Amino acid sequence: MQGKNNKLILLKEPQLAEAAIVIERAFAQRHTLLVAGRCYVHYEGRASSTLENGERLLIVKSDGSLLVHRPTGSEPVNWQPAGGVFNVEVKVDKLEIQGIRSKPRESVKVIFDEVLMVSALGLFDAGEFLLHASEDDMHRAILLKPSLFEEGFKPISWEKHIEPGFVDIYGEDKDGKLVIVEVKRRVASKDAALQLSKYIEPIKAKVNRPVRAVLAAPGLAKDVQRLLVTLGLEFKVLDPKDCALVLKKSGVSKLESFFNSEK
Amino acid sequence: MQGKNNKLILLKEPQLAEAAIVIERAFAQRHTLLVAGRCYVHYEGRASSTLENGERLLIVKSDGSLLVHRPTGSEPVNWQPAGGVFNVEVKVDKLEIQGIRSKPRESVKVIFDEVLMVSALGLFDAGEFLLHASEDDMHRAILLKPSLFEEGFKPISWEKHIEPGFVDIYGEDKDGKLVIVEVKRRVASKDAALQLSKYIEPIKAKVNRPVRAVLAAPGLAKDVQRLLVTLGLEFKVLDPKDCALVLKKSGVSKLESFFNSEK
DNA sequence: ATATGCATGTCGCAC
DNA sequence: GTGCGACGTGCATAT
Repeated sequence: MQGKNNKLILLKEPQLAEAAIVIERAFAQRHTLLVAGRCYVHYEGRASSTLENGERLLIVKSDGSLLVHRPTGSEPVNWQPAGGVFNVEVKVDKLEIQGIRSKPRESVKVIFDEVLMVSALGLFDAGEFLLHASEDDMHRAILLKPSLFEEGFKPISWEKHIEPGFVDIYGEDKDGKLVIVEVKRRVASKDAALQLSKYIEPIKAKVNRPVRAVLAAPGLAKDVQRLLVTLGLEFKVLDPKDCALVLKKSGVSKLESFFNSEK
Repeated sequence: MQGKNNKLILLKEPQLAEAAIVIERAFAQRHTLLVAGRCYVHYEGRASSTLENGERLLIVKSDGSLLVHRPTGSEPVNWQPAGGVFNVEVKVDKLEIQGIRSKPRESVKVIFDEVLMVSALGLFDAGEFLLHASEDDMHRAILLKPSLFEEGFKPISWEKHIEPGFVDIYGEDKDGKLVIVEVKRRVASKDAALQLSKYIEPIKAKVNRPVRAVLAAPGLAKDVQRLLVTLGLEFKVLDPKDCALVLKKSGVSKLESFFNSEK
């Protein structure tokens, strides 16, 4: 109706018929639809399921995806990926919303007997989403491009079990010295330094040759620099963003195959 | 304040400060919170991410789970599993909602500069959710993977017509004994046992060799166990969920059976 | 409490 | 389209 109302419709405890009109229009305009109320749900498709009566939130998005959320749990209890087509129908004392999807053919029916709230939202979202490297990613990046860590570095193994735990990365430097690397995604704390230092003696005892222990992180927390000197550790700057870049360029993300081919 | 208002609060295009009050109260009362508006999002934890400004829907549930949904995609762009604690703060022209979780330590910050809608819902949901395969699916699953029913079982035919009706599954066990199987999708009732027993004599008369009659169902109703003994029947646990899984793994479309059985 | 495997997984990307 | 692997996987189950 009105140009601005278009963007945001809100009904509080509407009659079912009232709700149906707004819902219908939300589907037609491909708006994001929210319906909260008491309902039961039937799903038939890849499996089949029933959900007894209870109060939930139904979300239907503009791309035809559908979610039914219970008041607990981060996962929807019923859902449908994008591409569904929707239908709303008012029966006696019931408001039935059905989403149907092909390939695979499946259907979710949400049947309300009481609607607490209906909202139709014309959301606009062009913002870019950026996921930065995780610590795991940083491991991968070093294995993929060891120079990221140090020129001439040769990784030997990854998450190697050495008492008292696991070493992030284990390798050899250009002079043939053994190197153990502790990777941190954030500014490294004292804990990181202490953790790394615990591996030095056990490894030295085993290999009987020079061992370098290096903390690789985007930076050091307060006073850690001093602790490193005390403990005989080194520090290398390693930026998660650089790691992300390396991974992105290489397109490689499976580490397993890398190491399978190594051994 | 008022007993009934408690269950459902709705704000349309509120001021940030107004919104904050309702949000704060929703957290305190462990209500389901919906906030729609223009925001950007920062995540720090197992990885880290940023999401530029855009219009989204924020959901915070009573168990401390958090979801940020864009207008497309069935998956949330940012989220937090149950167990988070939340904080809301109004800064200059910004409404900042932060969810923090330990183990692993992570944080999601959602910063709104415009709020379209806020809703706090006291949802009550005790309905049971049941995931299941149809009885037809269970037949298919056994035919596909007979060991689901019994090790060494060899199905011969399906829905075989034998007076006085149809046997669900008809086959041979590892000792060469004839087996007739009655499949039930739910806990088997006395009726199921009686129905199955009716086939034993006609079949024995025909084949002149040992015949086993087995009820396959997720469980037995009260007193059916005793009836089985009386009638000379066996029982095998058959979980619809397992059946659904077998079908899914095999790549066999369950929809076929569903839609065929519809007509 | 951690380890293992499944999921109506969903999603992106190579073929 | 189809197949394959990753995921901030989440989640249940067994140990």
